[in-house]
Amino acid sequence: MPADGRVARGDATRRVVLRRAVDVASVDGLEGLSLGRLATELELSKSGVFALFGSKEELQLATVEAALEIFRSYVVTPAAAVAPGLPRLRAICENWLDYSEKRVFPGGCFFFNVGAEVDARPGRVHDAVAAASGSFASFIRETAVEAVSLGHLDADAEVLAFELHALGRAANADAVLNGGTHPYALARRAIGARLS
Amino acid sequence: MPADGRVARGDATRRVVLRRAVDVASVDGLEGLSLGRLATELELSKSGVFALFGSKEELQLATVEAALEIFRSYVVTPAAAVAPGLPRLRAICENWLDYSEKRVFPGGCFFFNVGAEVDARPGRVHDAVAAASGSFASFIRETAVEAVSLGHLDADAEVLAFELHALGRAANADAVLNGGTHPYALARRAIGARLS
DNA sequence: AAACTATACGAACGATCGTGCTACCTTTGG
DNA sequence: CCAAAGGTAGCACGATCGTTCGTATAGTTT
Repeated sequence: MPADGRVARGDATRRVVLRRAVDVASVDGLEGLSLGRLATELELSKSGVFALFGSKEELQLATVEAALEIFRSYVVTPAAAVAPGLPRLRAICENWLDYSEKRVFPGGCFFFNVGAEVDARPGRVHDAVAAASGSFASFIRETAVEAVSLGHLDADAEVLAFELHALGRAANADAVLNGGTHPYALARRAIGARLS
Repeated sequence: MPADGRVARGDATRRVVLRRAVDVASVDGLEGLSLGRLATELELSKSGVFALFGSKEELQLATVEAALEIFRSYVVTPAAAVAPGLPRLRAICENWLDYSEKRVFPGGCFFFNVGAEVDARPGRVHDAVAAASGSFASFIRETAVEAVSLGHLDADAEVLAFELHALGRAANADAVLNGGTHPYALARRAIGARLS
């Protein structure tokens, strides 16, 4: 039933397209993603790429999904393997800063860029991005709640989670916009002060 | 020498176009700004709008400039009139949160959205946005330094300024993406804790 | 009054956009 | 073994993009 056949080939192409799509979208946004551009860069036909997803919106949704998978594998999954409470909270922050600084996506955090792009526009893409972003925010918040209830920290967990998320995103924004790594140092100092 | 003439008329049209342009760009980005769309919505001819600015890039630069003027008049100028140090720092934060929450631009903070759009793309527009963003960051930082040197606060001024800026932007991002005003409440709590 | 400049328009350009249709090939399921 | 299905390409469509050109109009300068 596996066998390198049609379905395998199709999925492989889809994966290739999506890997390029997330990179393009992290720099030029989901609107900057164009079928023609993807097809040219990957040496495929535009209609072939189109047929693979059915519409531009479906391609955008699949791109968000693919980015989410990459994001999870770099940030969430490794952190979830760390001891709950404060250690996990530290891991989340450190993994996230690394994920941004190492430019897993060439334009910095995918969800930061795409989130700012679609935030004020309704639609399925907006909802998908909001859901992804919200689920990560929840992960931070729940970990913060755990850290407080385990006695690792004394703080308002919800505010703390908001602060940590804010510091990471600001570091990403400043570093991508202006270059350099100083914003990450600032964020690490601020996060360290909050988590001690 | 003034007299409502050709130049006055041209400037008036430019102002009308730019007022619309900043609103459009705050939602759809500087790339989503199109000559044709502006012309249609304002009942002007596309070539007329084009001639007013000379190129799309010039229109984008003028739009950034116009947004900066509005931003300054809402956030920076009123805060600069407040006593230096901690009072001014509080005024900056409160003015900024108000500016975002009141939707002076329909898509939330203009520079947040546009900054995320152009952050990873080189060019004159990127530089203009980075300069505007950097000048506001400097304003916060210098005010924080003053607050510390006046003995109003005991903190690392640079880190503090980074934190305050981060909290505001995160509130804007979350509120625009998900709706509601809870993010602003969280930011106010966090900022209050930092400035006491 | 003449020469010049800027606003504004309409029409057209080449390019690119997303999408549809047709056809060909290979794989898959009955 | 044959028919159905899915991947892929080619071609064309209407729309929109930024830009150019020519021109009419009206304010400015000399």
